[in-house]
Amino acid sequence: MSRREEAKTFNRARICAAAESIIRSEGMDNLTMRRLAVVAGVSLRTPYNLFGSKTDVLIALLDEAVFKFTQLGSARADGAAMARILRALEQIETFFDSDETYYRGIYAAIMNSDHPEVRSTNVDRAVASAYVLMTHAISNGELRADTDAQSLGRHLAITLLAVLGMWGSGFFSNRESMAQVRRAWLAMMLQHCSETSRPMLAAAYSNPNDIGG
Amino acid sequence: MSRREEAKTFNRARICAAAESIIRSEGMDNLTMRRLAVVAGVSLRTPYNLFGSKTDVLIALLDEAVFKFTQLGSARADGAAMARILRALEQIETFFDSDETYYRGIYAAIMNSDHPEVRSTNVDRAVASAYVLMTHAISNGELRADTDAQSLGRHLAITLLAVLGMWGSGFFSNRESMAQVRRAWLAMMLQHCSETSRPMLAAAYSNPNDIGG
DNA sequence: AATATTATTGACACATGTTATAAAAATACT
DNA sequence: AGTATTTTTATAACATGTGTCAATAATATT
Repeated sequence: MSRREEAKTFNRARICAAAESIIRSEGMDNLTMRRLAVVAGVSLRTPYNLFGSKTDVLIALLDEAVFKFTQLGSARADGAAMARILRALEQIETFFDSDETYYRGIYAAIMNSDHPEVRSTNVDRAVASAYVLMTHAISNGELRADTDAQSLGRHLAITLLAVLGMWGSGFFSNRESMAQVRRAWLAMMLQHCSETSRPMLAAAYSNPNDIGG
Repeated sequence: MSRREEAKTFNRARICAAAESIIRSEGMDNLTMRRLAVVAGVSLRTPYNLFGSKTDVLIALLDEAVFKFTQLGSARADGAAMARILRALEQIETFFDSDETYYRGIYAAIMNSDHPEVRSTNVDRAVASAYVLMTHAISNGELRADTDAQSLGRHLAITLLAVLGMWGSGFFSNRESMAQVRRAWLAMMLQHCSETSRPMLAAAYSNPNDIGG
């Protein structure tokens, strides 16, 4: 990496750190571009050069968060697909709980921005992982062989993201959001599961506190 | 109503009409408060006096739309509850199709505004109607007697609104949104349905083009 | 080392939602 | 009719995201 690129990377990091610090100590409302420039020790124009827009700065923060989350998740990518997808939900909830205002803040800010292209990447990411899980579940015999992994995966991913949208707007708690998704997911998976996995899923559906595997 | 109140009502209507006209002929981006004031033939301050904020003006437009929609819906409030709730989805789709850019525009604008209190009323409204339908379905024998109408109704309503949130952001078409909701609703209702209604619901689930009643 | 390229800065400007303030107009009250 | 109250208006202002543009500093190229 050339020294120029190094400097840019360094400045990007400084700006992200400043943004995070402002959000944490002064709240989302006080994250203005002018304040960001001051705290990052940089000119007003620089965040625009390095990121593009305020929303893009927030996206960088979200990406950091997603990265942090996926690192946690991959540590336990074992077990059956149905159990894993439910466990993922719990992990999301725990993750949000660990820093609720911060994550909700950046998520809401991004979703409320009028940069629609953001959401697409978000969705693509989720759809892709759901698809992997579904094919795995099918070859595993957890879902019936005639299941359309593409369509089901997409449906489940969208369910999650749609609820997350409301979560971001502060409409309900981490727990409520995940309960909503869990219930929807279970009902959906019960429509496509094999007889092997049905008992576990049915039990999980009846008991909202059971992880189901 | 006093003449003062009459005048206010009249001005409110004029402002709404102007807003609608601007959105239709110049697009959402050109709906600025200054332009709105000019087109409505009113001072810049007046919309603030009469509505409170730009978002509140848009909410008034949404309310008009909801009113228009409910008038259509109530004309066919007959038949079984399960069929009715599915038919409601179709009606929403048709309604959106009839004026897609307009409805999507105001919905997105409201959702993307940072006035979170808006969403609550929206949700309460939807939860209430879903609850009514669910109790009806239970007493009708379409859903099992042990079904928690409150919880199920709320779940279904949130499912709809969560997807509508993504619809507003332009993420998918009217048809795709409603298909997503329909599928989620059917899977959920299949978890609670009686044996009487199961065949209809199962058939509807398998065939995305079937209204199911 | 001299020159060319690129990144950052600074100062300013613009559009927008929103608020402040005082004057003017409309309405209500007596 | 005359006075008090409420609403609307006009005008200016403010904060914010974002863009422009020239100057300057940092880096790359020769």
